[in-house]
Amino acid sequence: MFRGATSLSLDAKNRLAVPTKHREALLHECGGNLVLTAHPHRCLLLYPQAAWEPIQEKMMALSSFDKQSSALQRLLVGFAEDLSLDSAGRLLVSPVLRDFAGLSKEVMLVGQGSHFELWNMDAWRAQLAQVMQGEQFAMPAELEGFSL
Amino acid sequence: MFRGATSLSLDAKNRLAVPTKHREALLHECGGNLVLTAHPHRCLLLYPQAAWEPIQEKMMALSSFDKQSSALQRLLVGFAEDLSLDSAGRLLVSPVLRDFAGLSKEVMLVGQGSHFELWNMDAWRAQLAQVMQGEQFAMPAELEGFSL
DNA sequence: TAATGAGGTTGCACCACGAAACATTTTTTT
DNA sequence: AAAAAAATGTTTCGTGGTGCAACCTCATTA
Repeated sequence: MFRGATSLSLDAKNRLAVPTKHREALLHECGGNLVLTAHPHRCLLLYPQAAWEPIQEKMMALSSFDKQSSALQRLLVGFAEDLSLDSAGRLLVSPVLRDFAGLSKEVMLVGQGSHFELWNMDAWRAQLAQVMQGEQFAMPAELEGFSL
Repeated sequence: MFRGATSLSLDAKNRLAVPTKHREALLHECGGNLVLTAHPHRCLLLYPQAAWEPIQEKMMALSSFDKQSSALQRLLVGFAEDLSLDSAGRLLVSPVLRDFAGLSKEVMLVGQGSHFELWNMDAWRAQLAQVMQGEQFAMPAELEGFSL
C-alpha cells in the first residue's frame, strides 16, 4: 500500500527520482514496470503495470459510442505510457503527459493505496485549499455517520 | 483511550518527544507503529497503525472520480506516513506534514480517544477561542436533549 | 539529608538520500 | 559520415534523518 506525499523535483531531463522508500516496493511488485497516464483532475496516475491492466480492461469494456465513456477511454487509455525505473530509480515523464498535468520543476508525488498521483505543486496546493475551505468540510454522502 | 492535551516542542531535528504516559500505551497497542496524516482542519492525526487501516479502507472504497471523495482521499491517504517511535520515544514529523499543519516549534498534542491530534499552538488557541466565543456555544443537533 | 539509581531529555556525530551537475552512449538529421 | 540532440548513466555535494551517549532530574532508600 502506497501512502504519503513527497515533494520532488524533475531534473533537467524531466526525470523523476522516485523516493527510495517506494523503490523497493515498486521493483518487488512489478519489476519496475509502470504505467503513467492522465487523470480527469489534471494530475497523472502512476500504476504498477500489473495493477493497471484490469483497469484498462474495464475501461475498454464500456461503450465507445457513449460520450462520457469514450471521453474517459481517450483520457485514461489514450494517455497511458509504459515506463520503467532506470538504473538510478528514476522515470522519464514524456512531454505530452507533462503538458497535460502542467508539470514544471516542482511536483508532488502522492500515494493512493494501489497507485500514486503526480501533481503540479501549485495545482496540488489549490486542490488542498479547496477541501479545507469553509467552516465545515464537505463530507461525501456515503460516509454518513462516519467519523475520524 | 487517549486523553489530555500536552504542550510540547519539536526538537532541532523536528522530532516530537511523546509524553511518557502515552508511550507505554502506544508501544503496547501497536508496537510503536503509528500513522501520521493530515486533517481537513489543518491539524495532524496520529493513529496506531492497526486503528488506521480500516479507516483508509473505507476512504479508498469511495469513487476516485468524485471531486469531494477524491479530495478527502488525497488528504487522508495521500498525506499518511508510517512512522515508529525511536529508542527515545520520539517520532519524526516530515517537512510535508509540518508544512501542511503549519507546525513550528511549539505544538499541542491532544488525545481524542482512539487517536491524537497534533496542532500548531496558535491554531489550537484560535480553535479553542472559537468554541468558547459567545455566551452559549453552538450545540450540534445530534446532541438534542443531552447535557454535560 | 545525602547518595544512588533509573528514566527522560538534549546534544552531537555519523550515515543515507535527494538534487544537480557532469559524463557517456545512442539516435537522428543534414 | 559528422554533428547535434536525446537519452542514459555516474559522481559529488549538501541536507536531513537516525542512533548513540552524556547529562540532568527526580525518586527511592539508607
